[in-house]
Amino acid sequence: MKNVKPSRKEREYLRHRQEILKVALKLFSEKGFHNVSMHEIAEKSEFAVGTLYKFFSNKEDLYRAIILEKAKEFHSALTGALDTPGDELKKIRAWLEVKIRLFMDNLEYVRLYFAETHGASFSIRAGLDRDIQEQYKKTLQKMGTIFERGIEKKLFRKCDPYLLGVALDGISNAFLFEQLDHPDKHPFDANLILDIFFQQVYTSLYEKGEMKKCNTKTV
Amino acid sequence: MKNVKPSRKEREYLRHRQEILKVALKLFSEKGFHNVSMHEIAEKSEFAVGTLYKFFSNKEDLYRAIILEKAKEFHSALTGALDTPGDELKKIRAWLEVKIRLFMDNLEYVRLYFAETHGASFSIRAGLDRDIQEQYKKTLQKMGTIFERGIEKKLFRKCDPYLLGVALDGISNAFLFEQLDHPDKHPFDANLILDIFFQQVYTSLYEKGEMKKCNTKTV
DNA sequence: TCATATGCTGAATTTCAATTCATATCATGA
DNA sequence: TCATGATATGAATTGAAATTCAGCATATGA
Repeated sequence: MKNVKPSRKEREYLRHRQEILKVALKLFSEKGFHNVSMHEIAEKSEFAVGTLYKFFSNKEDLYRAIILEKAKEFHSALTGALDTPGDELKKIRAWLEVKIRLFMDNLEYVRLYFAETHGASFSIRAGLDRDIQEQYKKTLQKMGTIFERGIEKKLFRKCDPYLLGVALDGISNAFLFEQLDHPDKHPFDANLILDIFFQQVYTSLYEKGEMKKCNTKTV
Repeated sequence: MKNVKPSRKEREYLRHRQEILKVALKLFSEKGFHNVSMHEIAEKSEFAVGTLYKFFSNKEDLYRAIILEKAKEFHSALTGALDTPGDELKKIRAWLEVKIRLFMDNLEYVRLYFAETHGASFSIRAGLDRDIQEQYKKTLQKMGTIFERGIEKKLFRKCDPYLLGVALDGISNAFLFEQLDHPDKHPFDANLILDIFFQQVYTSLYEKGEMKKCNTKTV
């Protein structure tokens, strides 16, 4: 499993491959899978159409490579962050900081990713989404266990820990999309999100008994 | 602007149109725009291909009709809910209840909607998203004004009101997607979401001064 | 009943993009 | 320098799907 032969040929091959992936990612994220032709990718990446087929057996394979390679990268960075030493809040904060950086550094990819996971995308047919959804779910579950421990330690109040993960993930997505649509307005960081998520928004009604207690089912 | 002539012909025409839209929505949401052919829509809706072109000038026009008509319906229902009489919490609760019902009753549409707004979809070219994003933004802004008033009245604690809307919207989307992917696990309702959003998740660190104060910029 | 208008049909046409493959180009080492 | 294998090229092929339109069916009303 070592990188035994990074021969010049090999490195060149990989550089070319990366170049194609980069150009294709940009185009796909701008126009969607079906509105980008192999000719366009060829032109923009300065290779001939035939050459693309030396690297990827067909258009879908190319697309699949883009999605899967980055999805793995995202997944391992995010679960890795959850292993940050320290208390549960530290771990959650680390996760969020990594997520924000990943998103900001990969805006093009994020568009594609959400098209795949939330949208009605072509790959429903290709069954690509299975793996991605699986990875995503694993991260959420790991977050769930962290919230769970935090609750045991009375660091967080009692609440279904998996759903807390879902909620925090949802808030951060919303902020990141907001950023994506209006890059200048509403700059934000991990603190702002954690702040809204962890502190009470509401001031007085709870004491008056107008709100129900949080659901405490666990995963 | 009245519905002056709902003649039999007219009604028949509209029924046919609706039938086509319904079938097309189902297909598009299952397979995505480019993986559904006009022939398939014709077959499933029991019309001839040529007939589809009597109702819609081309495939994109048909798609556009689906998205825009329902988007308007959603938008007016959601902003309408914000006019519910009562205090700010009531209004927000009404909005959330309407949103949940709309989502649950229109799962197929929701997939398409998110493909359009968050994903890399074909319509980026068609410029369809402008209108939709505009409507979406207006609803968020209206929520913002409600949070603002709630903050003035000391009902909610101080925090950028627009971002509170973004956050609540994000949480509810996350829960709804969770539901969409795992219909049986984690059933939820407006109470659960409001509960997580409005009450403090975190128990003790804030008092120890480990969290920053919430950003108070306003829109 | 028939003439006319209105709407429906689907085979034929047209368009467009994925994929192939015979040929050209390049790199290596004898 | 030249032979040979490896790699890149892009014109030509192929297939799939959007769109058209000449003719058919049905409803209306004289």
